[in-house]
Amino acid sequence: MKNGINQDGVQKINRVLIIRLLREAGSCSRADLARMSGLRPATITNIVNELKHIRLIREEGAINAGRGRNGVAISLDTSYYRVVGVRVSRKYFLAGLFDIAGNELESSRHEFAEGETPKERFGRIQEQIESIIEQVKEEKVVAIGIAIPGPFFRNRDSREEGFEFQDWPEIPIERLLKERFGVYVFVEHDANAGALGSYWQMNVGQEKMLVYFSAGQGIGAGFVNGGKLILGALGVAGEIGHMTVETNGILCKCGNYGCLEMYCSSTVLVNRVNKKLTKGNYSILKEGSDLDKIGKAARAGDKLTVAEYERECSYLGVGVVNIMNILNPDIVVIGDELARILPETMKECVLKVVRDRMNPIVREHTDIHIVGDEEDMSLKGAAIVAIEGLLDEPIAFEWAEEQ
Amino acid sequence: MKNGINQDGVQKINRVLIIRLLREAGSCSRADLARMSGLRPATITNIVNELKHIRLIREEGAINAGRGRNGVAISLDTSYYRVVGVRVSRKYFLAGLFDIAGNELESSRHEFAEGETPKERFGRIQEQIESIIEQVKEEKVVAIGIAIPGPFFRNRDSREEGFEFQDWPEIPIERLLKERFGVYVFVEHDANAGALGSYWQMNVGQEKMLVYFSAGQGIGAGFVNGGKLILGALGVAGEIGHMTVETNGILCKCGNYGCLEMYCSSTVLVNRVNKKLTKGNYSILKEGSDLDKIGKAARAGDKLTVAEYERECSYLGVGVVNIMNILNPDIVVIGDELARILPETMKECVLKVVRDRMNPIVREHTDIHIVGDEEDMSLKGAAIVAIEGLLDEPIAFEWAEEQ
DNA sequence: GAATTTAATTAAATCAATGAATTAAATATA
DNA sequence: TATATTTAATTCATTGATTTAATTAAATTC
Repeated sequence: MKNGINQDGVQKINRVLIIRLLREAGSCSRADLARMSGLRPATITNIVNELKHIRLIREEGAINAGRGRNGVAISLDTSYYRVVGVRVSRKYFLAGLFDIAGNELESSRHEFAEGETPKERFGRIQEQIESIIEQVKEEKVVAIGIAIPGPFFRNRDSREEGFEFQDWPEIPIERLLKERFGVYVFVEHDANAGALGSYWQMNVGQEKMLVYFSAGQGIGAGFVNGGKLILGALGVAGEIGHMTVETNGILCKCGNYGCLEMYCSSTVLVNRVNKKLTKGNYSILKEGSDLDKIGKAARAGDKLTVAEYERECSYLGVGVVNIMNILNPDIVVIGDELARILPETMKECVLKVVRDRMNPIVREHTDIHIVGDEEDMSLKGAAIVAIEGLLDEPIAFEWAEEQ
Repeated sequence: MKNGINQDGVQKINRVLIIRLLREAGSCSRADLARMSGLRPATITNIVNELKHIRLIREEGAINAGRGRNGVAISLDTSYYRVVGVRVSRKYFLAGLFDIAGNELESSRHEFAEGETPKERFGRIQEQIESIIEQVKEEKVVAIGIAIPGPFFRNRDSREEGFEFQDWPEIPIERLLKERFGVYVFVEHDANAGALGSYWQMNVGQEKMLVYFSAGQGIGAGFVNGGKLILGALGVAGEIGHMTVETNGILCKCGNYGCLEMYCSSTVLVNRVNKKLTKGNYSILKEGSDLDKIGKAARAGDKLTVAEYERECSYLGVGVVNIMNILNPDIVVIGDELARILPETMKECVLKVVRDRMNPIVREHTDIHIVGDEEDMSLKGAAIVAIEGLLDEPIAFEWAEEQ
């Protein structure tokens, strides 16, 4: 267990608390921090001085609260520390540079070729990380966060090894990157990363429960409760793609019947649309269309495509209703490539199912958001995983000593 | 937020940690506590002396660890503090007296009459609590825990009011009991109570995730993660009875289609068996049989009844598979009246579905238990809710001062 | 029976947060 | 404009829970 707390522990907990409060509040005075944390102003003075000294936070401007002396605005110092975020998908990867507040400073997308081996793919990811780190001059890269597709199994005792990335089980990503770049490395399931990413993005407080749906080639979910991810026994919590929505439904490759993923995913959309095309239905699309073309057709109002898309979104709605019944989240966020096709349509379809099928009291206390823009929550989340990882590690406040 | 920690906070956290460690370990030496907590032996000496003084823990016997001086065995002192646990069901209530380790010292069952109003029912519950408290002499009753059927909505800011118990929404249980008996009162959803009850029963560590299925007149679940219940936005997490298992299935009174509860619950079992009987199928049962008779018939091997029971257990298995996919628990516990009918049969049916439908890696890392004996997890859980509630409250260590 | 090992306690030392007093800077008021 | 009031932030001595180091106690080993 080793959960006992002594003075060092107190110091660390309070400093991390101040950082989290600043992340949430954006910018506030020392007096605000004292009120929010319950700590005394004298303590806040000390903590702020230290965190300022190691360049984690900075003063900028003043806060006028009406009467009395103005407070000095404190916020996270986004000018010094950097983390690299990488999102690995089955067909491409994204890599970007982020500041300590989780803001994306730059990012790029790189397609995988059909024939590339896992080792070659991992090699290209490393080169891209290298090139990002080389560009950074005055600033300091302190960690790398990687979001990979699930399911992957985490060895929770030793985070060094023991996870299994479906397509390249033999590569110990964490260890190799740590050795090569000499910084902390954190690996996370892509939906979990997306959950943490939206949790930061939406400025959500610790008391809120957030569920993120990653609607892409498969359907995954991540759960943030009490500011932490719910990981489960092997770290594979959130495999909602294999939730049964039709007990006697289609056989899934997982062995189960009627899995959500059989009715809703970008893969299913591509397959079903193409199948309809071969049957000679009218559409602006030709047979053999990929997701990109199907997305364009949907946005152009192609009836066949939109109908299929709506069907999938309704099934996704069933998944959302199930999760709302099971976990009663405050916030539901749906993102990834399926959401980006027609976010407004997805919202309508999901909300209709929720209205039809969900207890009204619970329904009205749940915010449902679709992330339709180009922002990739799992990429942002990869960076957040790294930042949160640093805050959780006992080493968090030795950053300064490394200089 | 007010999450900042000072010396008082440290003291409280460490003392609660020691109590929890003793709950888990059962009995161990001061040196063991030091190792488990990460605190120094000198600190443990201080903490143990204090907790002993307020009669929360006691010394009994010695621990021989091989070489060297023997340690003194420390364990929770079960001889002084008492909590009352009450489980309210729709047709009856259970009330019992428990020690601080969650052991049941006595309990009794009381049926509700058909025509009784909520007020009358609540009156009888209060009388029973009164009679339990009156019997207690030297010992000290410090809290009452109540498990009530869900869904009930918790006002998480003020725990005084604002919850809604389906059958008697107008009764502020917590406030009334607190006023009448002058002790702390904690109200919880019955499946959540069952979850905490099994979590203590199974001596599970904080790092394990446990899911409890309450398979009774409805299907509910409770989730324990990191030693705490997952409550959700309104405290109604765990309403898995309304999880869709057939997207185009039977219409449920909740407005949703194909809810698990439409295929599996003691109510459904009674209805379906009786319906088959009216159609003249062979059975040792007569039309209009209640759950008690159906249970006996099932245990006597009545084919029709067993077949229906197995069908329901298989649907329950689908629910279990969904929860395993969604939350990846370490431990699944299934209890309540449906489980008590034929626990072995239920286990076989559920395990078969899990084998057929679940990813083998996840499956093999999940323990599935059926609570078939007479013990009621929600009753035990009601007591645990009270004990955990005391540990969470800032007042935990003022118990001694009340003397 | 002495050496070794482990358990538990004692008393001085540590140091993070606190309390009280002080300084600083804004608005309100006369 | 001068003064009072209010709020923000800092300084420094104090507090007190945990720790460190030394000591006592009681078991096993050889």
